[in-house]
Amino acid sequence: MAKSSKSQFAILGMLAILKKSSGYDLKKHMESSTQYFWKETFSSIYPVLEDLEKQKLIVKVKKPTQNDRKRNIYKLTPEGHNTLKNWLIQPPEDMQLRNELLLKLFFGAIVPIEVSIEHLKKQKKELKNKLSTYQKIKNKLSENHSLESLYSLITLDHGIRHILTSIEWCDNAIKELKSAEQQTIK
Amino acid sequence: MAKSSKSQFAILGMLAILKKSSGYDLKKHMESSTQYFWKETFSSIYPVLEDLEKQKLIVKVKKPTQNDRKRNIYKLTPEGHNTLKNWLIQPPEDMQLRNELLLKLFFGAIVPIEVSIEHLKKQKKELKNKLSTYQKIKNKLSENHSLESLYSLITLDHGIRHILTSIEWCDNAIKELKSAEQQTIK
DNA sequence: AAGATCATGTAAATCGTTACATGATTGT
DNA sequence: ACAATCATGTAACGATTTACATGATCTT
Repeated sequence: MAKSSKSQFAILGMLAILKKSSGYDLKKHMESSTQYFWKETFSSIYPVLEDLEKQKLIVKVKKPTQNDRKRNIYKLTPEGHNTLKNWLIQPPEDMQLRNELLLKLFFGAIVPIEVSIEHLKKQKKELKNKLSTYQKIKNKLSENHSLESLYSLITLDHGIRHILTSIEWCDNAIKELKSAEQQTIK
Repeated sequence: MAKSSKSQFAILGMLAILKKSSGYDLKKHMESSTQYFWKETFSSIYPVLEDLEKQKLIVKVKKPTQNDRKRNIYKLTPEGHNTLKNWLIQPPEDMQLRNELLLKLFFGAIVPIEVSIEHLKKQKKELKNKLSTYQKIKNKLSENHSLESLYSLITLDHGIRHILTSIEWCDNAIKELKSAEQQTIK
């Protein structure tokens, strides 16, 4: 029934950073921070929280104020902290990735060149939008000088650098394809 | 029973490029071409091939020579070609990615800074190995001047650019963390 | 009063990976 | 003969996404 492995640690980690949180807030927080490299859905969060509680890695916090919404707020137990730390020191695994754009480009010779060019243009537009979002987040984060925000900045910087690289790659790929197109017409 | 969606098209596409192939060769081919952004296992390939055959998108090829190994060789049917083309012209979806290294770095403040630095150093080493492999493949591919190899080069170029960017990011992140380490010691 | 969003969950479908299983063929 | 690798598959498991379901609370 319960979910396991990676999702567990993501949720445990977020909970460690937020000190205490509900499943709902956990998700909202991930959306504005780890979304780019890690996301969870409610359908995984709630069962995982239940499971973590059963494992005594987290506990429900008694609400100090009574006029709070009916929601479950959790925090890590000392065992939860240890479990998280043990996971953090293990070398991360490279996770398999699938990139549909690249797959379609790889098969590009089967369809007209314009199809691939269009895919690339669309991708570039989306990347530019993402870039400006990330830049804004970076500006806000840069004001903060805690160690925690340094780690946020490092992961964000990964995103920005890769987006910039992707945009350059798109431009170059479009250029190459257009020149190939010219040659086949002649 | 059968596998579906993305895997189907990946296999259909590879089959289109190879003209005809066995499941085994399909896999070997992907290992030396699409591995970086798309891989399939035998456990998905064989059921998908069976399923594609049932859908009449591919057919078994009668072997011309008798001294061939006992293996099933498939090729696309006209319907298979159409199905593939229809998929290729649809805008690719951005697929969700999970990056465990980034997740662990994001939670970096929970463990000593050296832990994160070690993760980054290990990552950098792996990236350098990958880079030299990709460079070699690129050199070989560059000799060929077909349209098909242009598409291969474009996807490979994506890989190379992103690896270079990742290495730079690793270096920078390590630098930032070391400087933060100095400051916390003082 | 209505609509947005807060808040938590279940069930089913999908999907992919790992382990298991088997046997033929080729090269040394 | 033996090892490598060719070649095809099944079964079980693990994990995630989508759809479904419900109701409270806040805002206008």
